Amino acid sequence: MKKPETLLKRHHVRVTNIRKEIVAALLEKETALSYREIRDCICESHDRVTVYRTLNTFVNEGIMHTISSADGVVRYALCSDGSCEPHHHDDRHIHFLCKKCGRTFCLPFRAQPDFEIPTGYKMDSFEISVSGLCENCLNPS
Amino acid sequence: MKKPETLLKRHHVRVTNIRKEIVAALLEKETALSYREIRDCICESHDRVTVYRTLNTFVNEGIMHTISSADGVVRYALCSDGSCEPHHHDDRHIHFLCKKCGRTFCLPFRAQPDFEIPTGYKMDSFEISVSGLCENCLNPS
DNA sequence: CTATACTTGCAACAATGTTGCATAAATAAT
DNA sequence: ATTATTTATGCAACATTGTTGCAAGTATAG
Repeated sequence: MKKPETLLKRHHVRVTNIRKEIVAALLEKETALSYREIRDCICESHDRVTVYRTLNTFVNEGIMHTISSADGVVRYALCSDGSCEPHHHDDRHIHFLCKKCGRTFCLPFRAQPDFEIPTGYKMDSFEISVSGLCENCLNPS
Repeated sequence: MKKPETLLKRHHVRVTNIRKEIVAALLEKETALSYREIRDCICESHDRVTVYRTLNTFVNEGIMHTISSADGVVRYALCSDGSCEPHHHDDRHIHFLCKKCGRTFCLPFRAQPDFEIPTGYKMDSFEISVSGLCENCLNPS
Protein backbone atom coordinates (compact mmCIF):
# COMPACT_ATOMS: atom_id res chain seq x y z
CA MET A 1 0.00 0.00 0.00
CA LYS A 2 1.33 3.34 -1.17
CA LYS A 3 1.72 6.31 1.17
CA PRO A 4 -0.23 9.50 0.42
CA GLU A 5 2.91 11.53 0.88
CA THR A 6 4.81 9.62 -1.77
CA LEU A 7 2.00 10.09 -4.22
CA LEU A 8 1.83 13.84 -3.59
CA LYS A 9 5.57 14.29 -3.96
CA ARG A 10 5.63 12.34 -7.18
CA HIS A 11 3.15 14.84 -8.60
CA HIS A 12 5.13 17.82 -7.29
CA VAL A 13 2.42 19.30 -5.13
CA ARG A 14 3.02 20.51 -1.61
CA VAL A 15 2.37 18.04 1.15
CA THR A 16 -0.23 19.30 3.59
CA ASN A 17 -2.53 17.63 6.09
CA ILE A 18 -5.74 17.93 4.15
CA ARG A 19 -4.07 16.61 1.01
CA LYS A 20 -2.70 13.60 2.83
CA GLU A 21 -6.07 12.93 4.42
CA ILE A 22 -7.98 13.11 1.16
CA VAL A 23 -5.56 10.86 -0.69
CA ALA A 24 -5.57 8.44 2.24
CA ALA A 25 -9.37 8.28 2.15
CA LEU A 26 -9.36 7.46 -1.56
CA LEU A 27 -6.63 4.84 -1.14
CA GLU A 28 -8.43 3.22 1.74
CA LYS A 29 -11.95 3.06 0.31
CA GLU A 30 -10.77 1.96 -3.12
CA THR A 31 -13.85 3.51 -4.68
CA ALA A 32 -14.61 6.91 -6.14
CA LEU A 33 -15.90 9.32 -3.51
CA SER A 34 -18.18 12.33 -3.67
CA TYR A 35 -17.38 15.61 -1.97
CA ARG A 36 -19.71 14.61 0.85
CA GLU A 37 -18.11 11.23 1.36
CA ILE A 38 -14.66 12.78 1.34
CA ARG A 39 -15.82 15.34 3.86
CA ASP A 40 -16.92 12.56 6.18
CA CYS A 41 -13.53 10.86 5.96
CA ILE A 42 -11.35 13.79 6.91
CA CYS A 43 -10.89 15.99 9.92
CA GLU A 44 -13.95 18.22 10.39
CA SER A 45 -11.98 21.35 11.03
CA HIS A 46 -10.94 21.73 7.41
CA ASP A 47 -12.92 24.35 5.57
CA ARG A 48 -15.31 23.38 2.78
CA VAL A 49 -13.55 25.75 0.44
CA THR A 50 -10.21 24.11 1.06
CA VAL A 51 -11.65 20.72 0.24
CA TYR A 52 -13.00 21.98 -3.09
CA ARG A 53 -9.75 23.73 -3.91
CA THR A 54 -7.75 20.65 -3.06
CA LEU A 55 -9.92 18.48 -5.27
CA ASN A 56 -9.55 20.93 -8.15
CA THR A 57 -5.80 20.94 -7.68
CA PHE A 58 -5.72 17.15 -7.73
CA VAL A 59 -7.74 17.02 -10.94
CA ASN A 60 -5.58 19.66 -12.59
CA GLU A 61 -2.38 17.86 -11.60
CA GLY A 62 -3.59 14.52 -12.88
CA ILE A 63 -3.78 12.93 -9.45
CA MET A 64 -7.52 12.36 -9.67
CA HIS A 65 -10.26 12.45 -12.26
CA THR A 66 -13.93 13.25 -11.87
CA ILE A 67 -16.79 10.94 -12.67
CA SER A 68 -20.27 12.16 -13.55
CA SER A 69 -22.49 9.27 -12.64
CA ALA A 70 -26.04 8.49 -13.61
CA ASP A 71 -27.22 9.77 -10.24
CA GLY A 72 -25.89 13.23 -11.03
CA VAL A 73 -23.33 13.25 -8.25
CA VAL A 74 -19.76 14.19 -9.12
CA ARG A 75 -17.23 11.78 -7.68
CA TYR A 76 -13.45 11.79 -7.50
CA ALA A 77 -11.19 8.83 -8.14
CA LEU A 78 -7.43 8.43 -8.01
CA CYS A 79 -5.84 8.03 -11.39
CA SER A 80 -3.85 4.88 -11.79
CA ASP A 81 -0.16 5.57 -12.21
CA GLY A 82 0.61 7.65 -15.20
CA SER A 83 -2.92 7.28 -16.51
CA CYS A 84 -3.87 10.94 -16.24
CA GLU A 85 -2.23 13.80 -18.00
CA PRO A 86 -3.05 17.04 -16.25
CA HIS A 87 -6.48 18.11 -17.49
CA HIS A 88 -6.92 15.00 -19.57
CA HIS A 89 -8.53 11.96 -18.09
CA ASP A 90 -7.58 8.52 -19.26
CA ASP A 91 -10.83 7.13 -20.57
CA ARG A 92 -9.82 3.58 -21.12
CA HIS A 93 -11.74 2.22 -18.20
CA ILE A 94 -15.37 1.85 -17.23
CA HIS A 95 -17.08 3.56 -14.32
CA PHE A 96 -19.48 1.35 -12.43
CA LEU A 97 -22.18 2.66 -10.08
CA CYS A 98 -23.79 0.08 -7.80
CA LYS A 99 -27.49 0.79 -7.43
CA LYS A 100 -27.64 -0.95 -4.09
CA CYS A 101 -24.68 0.27 -2.07
CA GLY A 102 -24.23 3.45 -4.10
CA ARG A 103 -20.49 2.98 -4.44
CA THR A 104 -18.67 3.85 -7.64
CA PHE A 105 -15.78 1.79 -8.93
CA CYS A 106 -13.28 2.25 -11.70
CA LEU A 107 -13.34 -1.13 -13.40
CA PRO A 108 -9.94 -2.36 -14.44
CA PHE A 109 -11.13 -3.50 -17.86
CA ARG A 110 -10.04 -1.46 -20.77
CA ALA A 111 -13.00 -0.35 -22.81
CA GLN A 112 -12.91 -1.09 -26.48
CA PRO A 113 -14.31 2.06 -27.98
CA ASP A 114 -16.30 -0.05 -30.34
CA PHE A 115 -19.05 2.31 -31.20
CA GLU A 116 -19.45 4.65 -34.12
CA ILE A 117 -20.22 8.30 -34.08
CA PRO A 118 -21.86 9.91 -37.10
CA THR A 119 -19.76 11.39 -39.88
CA GLY A 120 -19.07 15.06 -39.24
CA TYR A 121 -18.54 14.68 -35.52
CA LYS A 122 -15.05 14.52 -34.04
CA MET A 123 -14.49 12.53 -30.87
CA ASP A 124 -11.96 13.75 -28.29
CA SER A 125 -12.71 11.54 -25.33
CA PHE A 126 -15.45 9.33 -24.03
CA GLU A 127 -16.76 7.92 -20.80
CA ILE A 128 -18.65 4.70 -20.27
CA SER A 129 -20.79 4.58 -17.14
CA VAL A 130 -22.44 1.35 -16.13
CA SER A 131 -25.09 0.95 -13.44
CA GLY A 132 -25.96 -2.32 -11.80
CA LEU A 133 -24.88 -4.48 -8.90
CA CYS A 134 -21.33 -4.80 -7.66
CA GLU A 135 -19.63 -8.01 -6.55
CA ASN A 136 -20.47 -7.51 -2.90
CA CYS A 137 -24.13 -6.73 -3.41
CA LEU A 138 -24.67 -9.50 -5.94
CA ASN A 139 -23.09 -12.25 -3.86
CA PRO A 140 -23.02 -11.19 -0.23
CA SER A 141 -20.49 -13.49 1.42
CA MET B 1 -43.18 18.70 -36.38
CA LYS B 2 -45.08 17.29 -33.46
CA LYS B 3 -47.15 19.49 -31.16
CA PRO B 4 -46.22 19.62 -27.47
CA GLU B 5 -49.84 19.08 -26.53
CA THR B 6 -50.08 15.83 -28.47
CA LEU B 7 -46.97 14.52 -26.80
CA LEU B 8 -48.25 15.37 -23.34
CA LYS B 9 -51.62 13.76 -23.94
CA ARG B 10 -50.02 10.61 -25.28
CA HIS B 11 -48.21 10.26 -21.96
CA HIS B 12 -51.36 10.98 -19.95
CA VAL B 13 -50.11 14.00 -18.10
CA ARG B 14 -52.12 17.17 -17.70
CA VAL B 15 -51.57 19.83 -20.30
CA THR B 16 -50.42 23.11 -18.75
CA ASN B 17 -48.62 26.15 -20.06
CA ILE B 18 -45.25 25.46 -18.52
CA ARG B 19 -45.33 21.88 -19.75
CA LYS B 20 -46.12 22.94 -23.27
CA GLU B 21 -43.40 25.58 -23.17
CA ILE B 22 -40.75 23.20 -21.90
CA VAL B 23 -41.58 20.51 -24.44
CA ALA B 24 -41.69 23.13 -27.19
CA ALA B 25 -38.22 24.35 -26.21
CA LEU B 26 -36.80 20.85 -26.39
CA LEU B 27 -38.49 20.15 -29.72
CA GLU B 28 -37.26 23.40 -31.19
CA LYS B 29 -33.63 23.27 -30.06
CA GLU B 30 -33.22 19.60 -30.91
CA THR B 31 -30.51 19.29 -28.28
CA ALA B 32 -30.50 18.36 -24.62
CA LEU B 33 -30.99 21.39 -22.40
CA SER B 34 -29.90 22.20 -18.86
CA TYR B 35 -32.24 23.69 -16.29
CA ARG B 36 -30.72 27.08 -17.00
CA GLU B 37 -31.18 26.82 -20.73
CA ILE B 38 -34.74 25.68 -20.27
CA ARG B 39 -35.36 28.58 -17.94
CA ASP B 40 -34.19 30.99 -20.61
CA CYS B 41 -36.57 29.51 -23.19
CA ILE B 42 -39.78 29.79 -21.21
CA CYS B 43 -41.87 32.55 -19.76
CA GLU B 44 -40.03 34.18 -16.85
CA SER B 45 -43.02 34.25 -14.58
CA HIS B 46 -42.94 30.52 -13.94
CA ASP B 47 -41.46 29.63 -10.59
CA ARG B 48 -38.13 27.81 -10.33
CA VAL B 49 -39.73 25.12 -8.24
CA THR B 50 -42.36 24.45 -10.86
CA VAL B 51 -39.70 24.01 -13.50
CA TYR B 52 -37.89 21.44 -11.38
CA ARG B 53 -41.09 19.61 -10.56
CA THR B 54 -42.12 19.57 -14.19
CA LEU B 55 -38.78 18.14 -15.23
CA ASN B 56 -39.03 15.44 -12.57
CA THR B 57 -42.50 14.56 -13.75
CA PHE B 58 -41.31 14.29 -17.33
CA VAL B 59 -38.47 11.99 -16.35
CA ASN B 60 -40.76 9.83 -14.22
CA GLU B 61 -43.30 9.54 -17.02
CA GLY B 62 -40.72 8.60 -19.61
CA ILE B 63 -41.11 11.80 -21.59
CA MET B 64 -37.51 12.87 -21.02
CA HIS B 65 -34.30 11.40 -19.70
CA THR B 66 -31.42 13.07 -17.93
CA ILE B 67 -27.86 13.21 -19.14
CA SER B 68 -24.89 13.67 -16.81
CA SER B 69 -22.24 15.13 -19.05
CA ALA B 70 -18.52 15.41 -18.59
CA ASP B 71 -18.94 19.05 -17.58
CA GLY B 72 -21.02 18.01 -14.58
CA VAL B 73 -24.18 19.74 -15.75
CA VAL B 74 -27.39 17.73 -15.77
CA ARG B 75 -29.30 18.08 -19.01
CA TYR B 76 -32.72 16.94 -20.14
CA ALA B 77 -33.56 15.40 -23.50
CA LEU B 78 -36.81 14.19 -24.99
CA CYS B 79 -37.05 10.44 -25.32
CA SER B 80 -37.66 9.24 -28.82
CA ASP B 81 -41.04 7.60 -29.20
CA GLY B 82 -41.46 4.63 -27.01
CA SER B 83 -37.79 4.62 -26.10
CA CYS B 84 -38.23 5.38 -22.43
CA GLU B 85 -40.10 3.33 -19.94
CA PRO B 86 -40.98 5.39 -16.93
CA HIS B 87 -37.86 5.49 -14.72
CA HIS B 88 -35.82 3.54 -17.21
CA HIS B 89 -33.86 5.31 -19.85
CA ASP B 90 -33.21 3.73 -23.19
CA ASP B 91 -29.46 3.52 -23.34
CA ARG B 92 -29.03 2.51 -26.92
CA HIS B 93 -27.78 5.87 -28.03
CA ILE B 94 -24.70 7.99 -27.41
CA HIS B 95 -24.65 11.39 -25.75
CA PHE B 96 -22.37 13.86 -27.41
CA LEU B 97 -21.12 17.06 -25.76
CA CYS B 98 -19.53 19.63 -28.05
CA LYS B 99 -16.59 21.29 -26.34
CA LYS B 100 -16.91 24.40 -28.44
CA CYS B 101 -20.58 25.32 -28.51
CA GLY B 102 -21.44 23.42 -25.33
CA ARG B 103 -24.50 21.78 -26.85
CA THR B 104 -25.41 18.20 -26.05
CA PHE B 105 -26.89 15.89 -28.66
CA CYS B 106 -28.41 12.45 -28.52
CA LEU B 107 -26.73 10.73 -31.43
CA PRO B 108 -29.04 8.54 -33.43
CA PHE B 109 -26.60 5.67 -33.66
CA ARG B 110 -27.35 2.64 -31.66
CA ALA B 111 -24.42 1.87 -29.42
CA GLN B 112 -22.91 -1.55 -29.68
CA PRO B 113 -22.23 -2.34 -26.07
CA ASP B 114 -18.97 -3.98 -26.99
CA PHE B 115 -17.24 -3.80 -23.68
CA GLU B 116 -16.87 -6.32 -20.93
CA ILE B 117 -17.47 -5.91 -17.26
CA PRO B 118 -15.65 -8.13 -14.78
CA THR B 119 -17.22 -11.38 -13.60
CA GLY B 120 -19.27 -10.84 -10.48
CA TYR B 121 -20.74 -7.53 -11.57
CA LYS B 122 -24.23 -7.33 -13.03
CA MET B 123 -25.00 -4.61 -15.57
CA ASP B 124 -28.42 -2.98 -15.61
CA SER B 125 -27.89 -0.06 -17.91
CA PHE B 126 -25.09 1.98 -19.33
CA GLU B 127 -24.41 5.39 -20.74
CA ILE B 128 -21.79 6.38 -23.28
CA SER B 129 -20.82 10.05 -23.23
CA VAL B 130 -18.57 11.40 -25.93
CA SER B 131 -16.91 14.83 -25.95
CA GLY B 132 -15.56 16.51 -29.04
CA LEU B 133 -16.69 18.76 -31.83
CA CYS B 134 -20.12 18.69 -33.39
CA GLU B 135 -20.93 18.99 -37.10
CA ASN B 136 -21.47 22.72 -36.94
CA CYS B 137 -18.32 23.55 -35.04
CA LEU B 138 -16.12 21.22 -37.07
CA ASN B 139 -17.24 22.48 -40.47
CA PRO B 140 -18.78 25.92 -40.09
CA SER B 141 -20.74 26.46 -43.27
C1' DC C 1 16.93 29.87 9.11
C1' DT C 2 14.94 33.03 6.21
C1' DA C 3 12.45 34.41 2.04
C1' DT C 4 8.80 33.49 -0.91
C1' DA C 5 5.57 31.18 -3.15
C1' DC C 6 1.78 28.46 -2.26
C1' DT C 7 -2.26 27.05 0.95
C1' DT C 8 -5.60 27.81 4.12
C1' DG C 9 -9.72 29.76 6.47
C1' DC C 10 -13.15 33.17 6.56
C1' DA C 11 -16.85 35.97 4.66
C1' DA C 12 -19.72 36.50 1.07
C1' DC C 13 -22.05 35.16 -2.88
C1' DA C 14 -24.48 32.40 -6.64
C1' DA C 15 -26.66 28.34 -8.50
C1' DT C 16 -29.03 24.09 -7.96
C1' DG C 17 -32.37 21.39 -5.95
C1' DT C 18 -36.01 19.99 -2.27
C1' DT C 19 -40.21 20.20 0.92
C1' DG C 20 -44.72 21.84 2.99
C1' DC C 21 -48.64 24.23 2.37
C1' DA C 22 -52.37 27.23 0.51
C1' DT C 23 -54.28 28.49 -3.86
C1' DA C 24 -55.36 27.83 -8.63
C1' DA C 25 -56.23 25.31 -12.64
C1' DA C 26 -57.24 20.99 -15.54
C1' DT C 27 -59.90 17.20 -16.17
C1' DA C 28 -63.84 14.06 -14.87
C1' DA C 29 -68.48 13.63 -13.61
C1' DT C 30 -73.07 15.39 -13.54
C1' DA D 1 -72.33 24.10 -18.91
C1' DT D 2 -71.43 23.63 -14.09
C1' DT D 3 -69.63 21.47 -10.31
C1' DA D 4 -66.53 18.16 -7.98
C1' DT D 5 -62.15 16.19 -7.62
C1' DT D 6 -57.67 15.54 -8.58
C1' DT D 7 -53.43 17.51 -9.82
C1' DA D 8 -50.27 21.55 -10.61
C1' DT D 9 -48.57 25.91 -9.30
C1' DG D 10 -46.40 29.67 -6.56
C1' DC D 11 -44.45 31.13 -2.38
C1' DA D 12 -41.51 30.82 1.65
C1' DA D 13 -37.98 28.50 3.57
C1' DC D 14 -34.18 25.56 3.65
C1' DA D 15 -30.06 22.45 2.32
C1' DT D 16 -26.25 21.47 -0.68
C1' DT D 17 -22.81 22.42 -3.98
C1' DG D 18 -19.49 25.27 -5.82
C1' DT D 19 -16.86 29.87 -6.53
C1' DT D 20 -14.07 34.25 -5.53
C1' DG D 21 -11.25 37.79 -2.92
C1' DC D 22 -8.41 38.62 0.68
C1' DA D 23 -5.58 38.30 4.93
C1' DA D 24 -2.97 35.12 7.62
C1' DG D 25 -0.44 30.91 7.93
C1' DT D 26 2.69 27.13 6.27
C1' DA D 27 5.79 24.19 3.18
C1' DT D 28 9.65 24.19 0.70
C1' DA D 29 13.88 26.15 -1.79
C1' DG D 30 17.95 28.46 -1.03
